[in-house]
Amino acid sequence: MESDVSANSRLTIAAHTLTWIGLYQRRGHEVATSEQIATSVNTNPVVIRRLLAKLSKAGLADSRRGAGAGWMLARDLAAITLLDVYQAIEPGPVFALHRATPDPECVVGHGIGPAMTAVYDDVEAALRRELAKTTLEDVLRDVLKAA
Amino acid sequence: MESDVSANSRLTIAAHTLTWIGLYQRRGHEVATSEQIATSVNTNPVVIRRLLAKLSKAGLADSRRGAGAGWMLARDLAAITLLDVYQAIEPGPVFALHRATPDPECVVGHGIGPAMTAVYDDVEAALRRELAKTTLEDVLRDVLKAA
DNA sequence: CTTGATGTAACCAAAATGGTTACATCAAGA
DNA sequence: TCTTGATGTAACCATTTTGGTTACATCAAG
Repeated sequence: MESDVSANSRLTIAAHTLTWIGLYQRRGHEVATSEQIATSVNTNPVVIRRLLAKLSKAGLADSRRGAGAGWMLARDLAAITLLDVYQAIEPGPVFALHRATPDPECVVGHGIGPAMTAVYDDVEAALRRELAKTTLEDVLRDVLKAA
Repeated sequence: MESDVSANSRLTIAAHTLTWIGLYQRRGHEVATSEQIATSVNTNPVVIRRLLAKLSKAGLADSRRGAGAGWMLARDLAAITLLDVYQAIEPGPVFALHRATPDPECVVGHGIGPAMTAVYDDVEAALRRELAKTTLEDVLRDVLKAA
């Protein structure tokens, strides 16, 4: 509820979450709780746990239950790229084709789908290539630099 | 209502629309109506007119009113890239920052915004670079090839 | 057992996306 | 001048996505 923008903030929150855990662990703590993270992110703990559930399935984070429970990184910050995070949490592509099938009798209606799919594949590839360039270690460095 | 995907179809519909007009004009017609285009796209004419209104403001299409009204391209298909179309119709960036301001007392909460903004700027740039590679002439060629 | 956290379902509010109806406006041509 | 067929746009609605919230079963250390 900030600007006139659409877009989702999941990648931002997920990067924030993992970076927070990484820094917390470097400061000597074993695990971080969803409550602590939620405070930093300024949202509800359940939102964090939902995200971490996906990050966990993707092999980026691990949880510990029982007493002294919480979350830890499954890999070092330097070994996690934003592409890893993106793939763990984003369900679909950026652009979609028609929601209703276009007229197959029309030349354009018939051929536009495959044509745009080819373009979108290239766009997604470029997007992934770009996200792969940045690790969470890079993000943390930027974060600390800004402090 | 097709798959489990999010994403919007505006770029697809806009490209479809302009390509359709271009082909129609090459076949000797002066203008195309939103009704004809809507039939090919399989949607409501108003959806097409709304899109064309934006494309018109961006200098990609022009309309004629009164009797014999309709739409025409403002530039040749070869002079319109998908980036032009994208910029004409997409309001915001692909990724968003936090919807609520993160904790400014926290190092991560404080520095994550600028850090992610830098990344997102690069991602958007890559996306634009990729979209700029394809003209509507290219799209039409692919469309006709598939026929 | 007690305790404090995870894991997840369920529900809700707000926003985005498209579809639909309605109608004022325009300009060519009869 | 009037008829006509299309644009331009507001208004409303249904569906989906996105996040926030409550609730509660489950787990494991001490």
